[in-house]
Amino acid sequence: MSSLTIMDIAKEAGVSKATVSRVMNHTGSVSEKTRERVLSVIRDRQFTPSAMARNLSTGVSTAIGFVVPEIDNPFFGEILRGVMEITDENGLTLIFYTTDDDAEKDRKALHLLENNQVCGILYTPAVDYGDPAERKELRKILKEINVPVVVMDRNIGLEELDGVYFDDYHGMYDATEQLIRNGHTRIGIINATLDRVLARERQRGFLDALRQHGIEPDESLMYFGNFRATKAYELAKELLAQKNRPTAVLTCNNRTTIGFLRALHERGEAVPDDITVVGLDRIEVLDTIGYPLCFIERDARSMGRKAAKLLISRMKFPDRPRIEVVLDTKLIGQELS
Amino acid sequence: MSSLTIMDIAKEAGVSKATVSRVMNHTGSVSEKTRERVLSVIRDRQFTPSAMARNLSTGVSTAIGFVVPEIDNPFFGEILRGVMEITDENGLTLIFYTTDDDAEKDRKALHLLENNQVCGILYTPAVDYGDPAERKELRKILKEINVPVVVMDRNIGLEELDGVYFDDYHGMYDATEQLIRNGHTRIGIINATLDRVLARERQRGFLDALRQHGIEPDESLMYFGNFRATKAYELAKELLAQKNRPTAVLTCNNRTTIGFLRALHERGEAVPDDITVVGLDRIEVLDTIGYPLCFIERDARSMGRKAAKLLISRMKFPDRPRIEVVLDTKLIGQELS
DNA sequence: CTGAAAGCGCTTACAG
DNA sequence: CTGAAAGCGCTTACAG
Repeated sequence: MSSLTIMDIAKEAGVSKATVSRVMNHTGSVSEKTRERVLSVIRDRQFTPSAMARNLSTGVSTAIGFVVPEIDNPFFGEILRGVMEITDENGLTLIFYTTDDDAEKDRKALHLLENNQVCGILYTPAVDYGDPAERKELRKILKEINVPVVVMDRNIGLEELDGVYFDDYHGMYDATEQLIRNGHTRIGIINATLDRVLARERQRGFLDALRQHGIEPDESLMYFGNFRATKAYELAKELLAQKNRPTAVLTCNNRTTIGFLRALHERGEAVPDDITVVGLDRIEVLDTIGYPLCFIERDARSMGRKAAKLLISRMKFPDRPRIEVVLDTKLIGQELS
Repeated sequence: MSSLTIMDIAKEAGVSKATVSRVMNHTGSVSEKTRERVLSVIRDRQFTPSAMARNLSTGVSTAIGFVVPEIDNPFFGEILRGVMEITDENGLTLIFYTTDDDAEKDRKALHLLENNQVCGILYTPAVDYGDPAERKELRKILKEINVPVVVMDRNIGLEELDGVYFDDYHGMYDATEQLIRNGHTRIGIINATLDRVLARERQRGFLDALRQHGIEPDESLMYFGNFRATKAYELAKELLAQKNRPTAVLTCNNRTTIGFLRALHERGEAVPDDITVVGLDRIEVLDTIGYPLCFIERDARSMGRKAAKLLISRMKFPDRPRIEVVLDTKLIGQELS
């Protein structure tokens, strides 16, 4: 809202708006003398041109949208951090939305981004859009917006878009296998319901590892909820109260790990004496205090950085082939299991 | 980048741009008949007007800036969450910056916000701007930007601005007092250096409580670093290695609590048997697993909500008196100390 | 109730 | 090297 405009600068420097614009954008040619005069006026008055006017005029913007389901989850905080590292370097501005895992808000965020003329979007879908009609609708919206989109973390099968994901299948496979090696045969899982891609991938890794090692999956050890702590807590209570309960349990994100641990500790039990758990995602605090938790690590910050880079490259080369990056996960603390 | 413009809609509906604009903004009067025709075209084509053009034309924007030192800290994640709850309701858009506690980036963020013509800023200063010259410079920038600013959490003494802070003085005072009641007399503190307002306030609360209860403050029990875990970890190592070490320790944010706990656990010691600690900020995970940590709770989400509301009210009533909200803190788990 | 026109603050061919 | 003018997509007095 600075009331200075390019016109003010032009007048004061005794030139035309066009010239001022040229020196600001290092475009066209301007004599050294007038360039300096203009620059000094700009400095004196601390003039900063209106990005809005500029965008409107050029038809390109420097804002990119960032849409994630939950921001109070450190996982997405880390992603955002990584993203900012890259966007900062490139003079991009971030417009932020959080969707609370709500399809409605998801669509709304996308529309708002469109209004705001962003030049690209980093996107973690709030839901899976499993219903074909909804999927189609989403595709339509995305197409309407008509700017590069990079999908992060939740691979909901938009094969036309760049994406960066974690290798959830192998993460789960390796974790399960490690548990088996450590002698566990009754292995439980607290997963999200299988209408979610992430959940399906993880379930697949889990089951494959079991079968590979000749263990018949036992449905009574599998619990399906969502990605929230409260639900995981409920499920964990059931699981732990089972009379022939598992000796080891896998969870499916940081929240569900926490929910599980709450249920466990409420029973006066502890890890790893009473049960072994392999969490998904590092929980920094627990690490710090040496809590004996084994977990599958996913480097969210790298994901953010990678996603931002993909978006920028796509903006530069709209026709380059699609890229899908799959980041490895890492099993930490397996000696504990 | 949707290529539809108000002109396209106007043509298709057989009216002028002005009329389309009127029906979109519910302004002026339009006959029911043409209103419906226009609306139906808008719906059919999924038209969303360019926020940029709109802003440029009206001279007001619907974007507000959000500037915080670190986003991967759940404390700020929670604030952001609260903020979004309010901005969402009000159709405001958030432009996001993180400054990594770096004065340079702080200024840069402010400038970028200016370019982007935000209509208000939610701001947690990266540093204290203790140096008078720097302070003056900051004031100048803020004045230049010339939009409402609400300061969050770090009260660096910009008395001209609305702000929302926690009552750090009383939080610390109460915590210290509680420790004394529980029989502690050698109480340590891991604080940030006293050039920071937050640190000074907390130190004041700490010292006042001691003196009030006839305990002479002992400098050898006070450690000063910053708000980061690594530094706190170093200091904690020193503190714990002291031969006549404190029986209870206060930390000054979630990071420093973690740093302290790491040092403690590395020594094979634990809370509360070997030492009592009162943290600042809830650390959700620790709560969950029943870790016996006493802490001063600050409701960051409320802070975010409150700050957003203040900003909006200021935008509506530019001349209302300045408001400074001080949120209470709460001591949790004192029975553990 | 409705349209033509000017204007928001920039950029960018087009002349010169 | 430099300026006048048109245009980006909206809004808003001003006429009618």
